[in-house]
Amino acid sequence: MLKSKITLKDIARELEVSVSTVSKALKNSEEISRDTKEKVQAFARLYNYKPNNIAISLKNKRTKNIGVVIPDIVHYFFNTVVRGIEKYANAKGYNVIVCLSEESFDKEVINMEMLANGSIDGFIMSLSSETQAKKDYNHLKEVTQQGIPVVLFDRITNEVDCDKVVIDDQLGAYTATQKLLQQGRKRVALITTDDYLSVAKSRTEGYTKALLDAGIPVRDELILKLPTMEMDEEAIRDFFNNTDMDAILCVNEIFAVFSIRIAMEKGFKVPEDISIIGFTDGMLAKYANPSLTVVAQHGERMGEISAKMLIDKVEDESDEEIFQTKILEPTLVLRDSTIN
Amino acid sequence: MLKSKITLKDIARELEVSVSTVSKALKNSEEISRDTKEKVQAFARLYNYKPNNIAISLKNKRTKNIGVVIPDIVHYFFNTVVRGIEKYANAKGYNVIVCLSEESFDKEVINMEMLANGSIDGFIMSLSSETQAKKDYNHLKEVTQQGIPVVLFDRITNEVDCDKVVIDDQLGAYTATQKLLQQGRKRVALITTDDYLSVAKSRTEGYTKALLDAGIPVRDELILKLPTMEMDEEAIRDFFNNTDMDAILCVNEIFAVFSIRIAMEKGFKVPEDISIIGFTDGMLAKYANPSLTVVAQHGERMGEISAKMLIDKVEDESDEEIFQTKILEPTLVLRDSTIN
DNA sequence: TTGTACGCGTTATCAC
DNA sequence: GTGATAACGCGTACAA
Repeated sequence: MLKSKITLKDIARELEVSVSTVSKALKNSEEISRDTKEKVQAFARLYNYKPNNIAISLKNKRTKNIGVVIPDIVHYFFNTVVRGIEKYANAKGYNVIVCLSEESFDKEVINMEMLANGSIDGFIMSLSSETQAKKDYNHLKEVTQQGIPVVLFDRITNEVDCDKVVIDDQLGAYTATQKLLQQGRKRVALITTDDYLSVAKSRTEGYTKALLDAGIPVRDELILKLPTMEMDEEAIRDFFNNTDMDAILCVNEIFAVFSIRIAMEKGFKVPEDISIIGFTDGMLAKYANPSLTVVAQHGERMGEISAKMLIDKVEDESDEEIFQTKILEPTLVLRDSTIN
Repeated sequence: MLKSKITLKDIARELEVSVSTVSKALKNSEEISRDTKEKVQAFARLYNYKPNNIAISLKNKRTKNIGVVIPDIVHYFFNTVVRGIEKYANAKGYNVIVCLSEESFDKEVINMEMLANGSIDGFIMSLSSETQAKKDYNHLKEVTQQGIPVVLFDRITNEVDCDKVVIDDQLGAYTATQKLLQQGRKRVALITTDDYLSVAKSRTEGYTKALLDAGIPVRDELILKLPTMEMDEEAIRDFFNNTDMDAILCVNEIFAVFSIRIAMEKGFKVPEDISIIGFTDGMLAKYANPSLTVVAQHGERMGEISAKMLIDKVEDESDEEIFQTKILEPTLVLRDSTIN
């Protein structure tokens, strides 16, 4: 019963012609007689012949696969980026191989090595936190030196020559902080992560700049730097207990929504007594009670743009080494956790 | 500078030996002299030789790739399943190619066809709603007849012979409904989707059974059936306006969290006046205010089990056609949207 | 101990 | 108009 895939050779044998005739007939080559073409095509259709992708990949040195290596897929932001990549890539006939580094340098390296040996035509990546902390980008450099195109998004580094896509994190944080100040908030806190994460650093800069531009000194006790993007309920609770604040900017939506809860537990009214803004316009932000004002990162568009950049490079024969960095504008989405 | 990938042939030429000698030397074959082996291995290490995956795939007729076709990746449940698959698959040296059907029959078919032509060793799938509505499973049957193993999870069908993994949705709904009744709720509503979705059907059955077992008649006006899993705020609002209820069971966490909001908007206290339970133990459930009591579906374990089943089949030479269906037990996770 | 030949499935080139 | 041959990169049975 197991009618396994039929090959050119099978058709050739059955129809008593040569393999190359079959191949040509199936591509409607001019040099094959109408008669033979029809016979071959009918037979192929009947047995549902489809060329073997692997064989074609070997021949063309093109897999039509894109490797995506990201820290995780639970955070809504990465999720939407993957969706954007999928969308564009599939439309262009590419498959997407997703690998998770889980914020681990080693896993990132292993995944890349697995894929780099012919499995994919190019990489779309966002660096693991460990990689950004170590500042070791040799695995990326090797890959680019082999001529495999790479597109970095969101968590990037300037040490690797490749295309990049980011949002203007600094501007996003600046705008959000400004918004909080405009509401008359005096003690705007920041919940972020250590500076080694490129995005956290930029956001902290934006926050700082907004304060200074408004003539407000930056006070360390209003800034909580967590070691990772992982949720740490204890740390945030402690921060609340020891800090006097009337607004918070959070580096992601999870911290922000959790902050709303703690604030409410402590008897604050949101947004009357305290305003809260997060990064990432995800499910949490939309469906939290109250809903969360956020800096939208446009992950899906970021994914599409990354995919477009990569595929353009892959399909571009001329190997000109021109790399561009695309910077998207973040958008402030106003909801009920701020006074609007 | 572009030192593109080195091949066996390159090494052979450089060292003036034959390709097969190089091949054997690299696998430490006994039949090669210590001398040659060392020379070859040193050279290979120096130039960072790695065998080409595509060539090996073509030869072995094994790609070490798993195709995952799911309706979407935004819903937390599918997200966790993908994570579980990744985890197990990567540990076994497999890559995961993710394709999204976006609930479309056509996309599901196209994606499968793309992958079935040699790109993957097997499929892990959850059916699109359109597929379940049409009840057309020919694309699945074709693939299995070609000898490509398939594992279906969550949204399955009995019309295809393959391994399956599900949770006991009926039991989950039953337990949840029972919980609501035990709290003294008299008018337990259900927000679900049309019956063509296998999981929705089972959950509705569990809900119905729990009511009947408690001697409570099932009343149609307490049941809202939405056409899809897509959020429809309008419909849920209308339902609230026209229905007198003191508890709701929702088929996913989004409907549930949104119901909490509407309830609060309408002046209900949650859980004092109305209790709400959802399916899927995701971010929303955890961080909603109040947090949401849910039926946990254990997506990550489901993913791991699916991957294990598939890889076992892929690597099992004997083609015995024994298919099993694994049924996981759902767990009721109590939080603040019910009185506990 | 090393090398030759062949096959995986496809296509491009060249010969008939 | 059709077919043989080589090539993509690798591994292996067999020959030397």
